[in-house]
Amino acid sequence: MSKKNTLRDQIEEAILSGKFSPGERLEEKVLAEQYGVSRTPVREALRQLHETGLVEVRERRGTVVRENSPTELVNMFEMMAGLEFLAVRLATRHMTEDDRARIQAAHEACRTARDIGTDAYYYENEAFHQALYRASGNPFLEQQATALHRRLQPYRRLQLRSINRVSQSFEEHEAIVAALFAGDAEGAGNAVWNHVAIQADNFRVLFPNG
Amino acid sequence: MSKKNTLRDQIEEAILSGKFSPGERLEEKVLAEQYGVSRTPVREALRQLHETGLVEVRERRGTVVRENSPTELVNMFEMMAGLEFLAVRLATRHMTEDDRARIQAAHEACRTARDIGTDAYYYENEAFHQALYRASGNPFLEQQATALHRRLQPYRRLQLRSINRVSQSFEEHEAIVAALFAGDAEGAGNAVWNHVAIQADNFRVLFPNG
DNA sequence: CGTCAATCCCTTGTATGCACGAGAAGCAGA
DNA sequence: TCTGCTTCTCGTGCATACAAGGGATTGACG
Repeated sequence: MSKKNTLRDQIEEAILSGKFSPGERLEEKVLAEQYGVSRTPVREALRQLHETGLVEVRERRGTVVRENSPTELVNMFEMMAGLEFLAVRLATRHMTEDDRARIQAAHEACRTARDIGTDAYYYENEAFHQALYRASGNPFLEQQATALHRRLQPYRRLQLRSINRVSQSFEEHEAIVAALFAGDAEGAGNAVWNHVAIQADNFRVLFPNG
Repeated sequence: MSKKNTLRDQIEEAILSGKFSPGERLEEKVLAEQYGVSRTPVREALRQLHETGLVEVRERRGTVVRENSPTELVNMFEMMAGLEFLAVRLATRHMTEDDRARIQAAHEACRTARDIGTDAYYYENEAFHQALYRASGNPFLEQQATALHRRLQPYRRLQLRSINRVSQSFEEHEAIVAALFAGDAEGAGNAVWNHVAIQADNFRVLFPNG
């Protein structure tokens, strides 16, 4: 693989795992020495991280790890809810047999993971949502929704550690699946909206000053 | 302004205006000579255009102007409809007096432009939709919706030349505004959904083999 | 004559050096 | 001491040079 891609993954991992804290300056020279490459691939990696929203690049003023204010996070979760709402509405119409099977399988995997632990559950949870996006039959939507979901992933985990809502989440999944498989577009849409939007509300609770 | 940004704008303009056709290869060296700069800012500009979806960058295999198949376009319009649906639903709840005034003004500008010509109308149309996004009270959604709207702009104009739907479009705007100002989230959402989704359908008509 | 493989060329990826601008630090005047 | 200006430093933007991989071309073999 090219250096810029491995670099991107490494830096991304470092940010998500907290090695670089929000607001911290990322100097090209330092990173280059740290990873044993020149500034060129570092620059490209940072631009790619900018695309995904992890860092902020300011003209001639360097790159910093982006700090998302609680308000921004709420906004992003709100958009996430909108995308999922759209995806399941489309899915009730366009879903194939394969899509149905994938959703069912992912849902069952969540059921199993529920009793193992939160990390296991949230791993399967990602797969479940991915299956929903795919079932929309709209690859563009699928890609955008996946990107946003991934961007929000660390905050979902954060939430999780504060509020144990694994079993509640799973019940919400059940409601979504039931309505979806029954062809109830209205019900499925509302169920998934609530499932995602509640996370935005939780953030308002975690950061009341947001 | 930095060279990479001016370059980005120039290349973008060249693509949107058809100077570079879809599928055409964009060689860094050629562009660099053409615009009198080195390859470095050209590379950066191309990456930025990749973000916005205008070009496709393949590892070690060069950059080409992206060709959106009719199916992809339909998918993008579908997502656009979803975002506008969300924006309007949120707007019925969060809209401020300023938002309301901006929407009203943009709508009136559309009414005037309707009788002038299609180009004038579609210019004001952009402002109208922009006002809707803003009224959602969600800057993140506003930004994403604006980006997608801009990306679809050339195809909207293409459509326009084939099917004269200015007056129809304006009537749809009236339905949206009426429901929105009445606080009817359901009605406003449906109205805006139909307004945008009909464009996807029109594409299916224009390119029946999509 | 068609097919496969080795080679070569050209484009992209990476490294390095120079130029320019932003922000810090130092200085002068009030 | 504080404020405003000047200078200086260091990091980013850009240019150029080198490395490496992909695809075309050409030649050999079936």
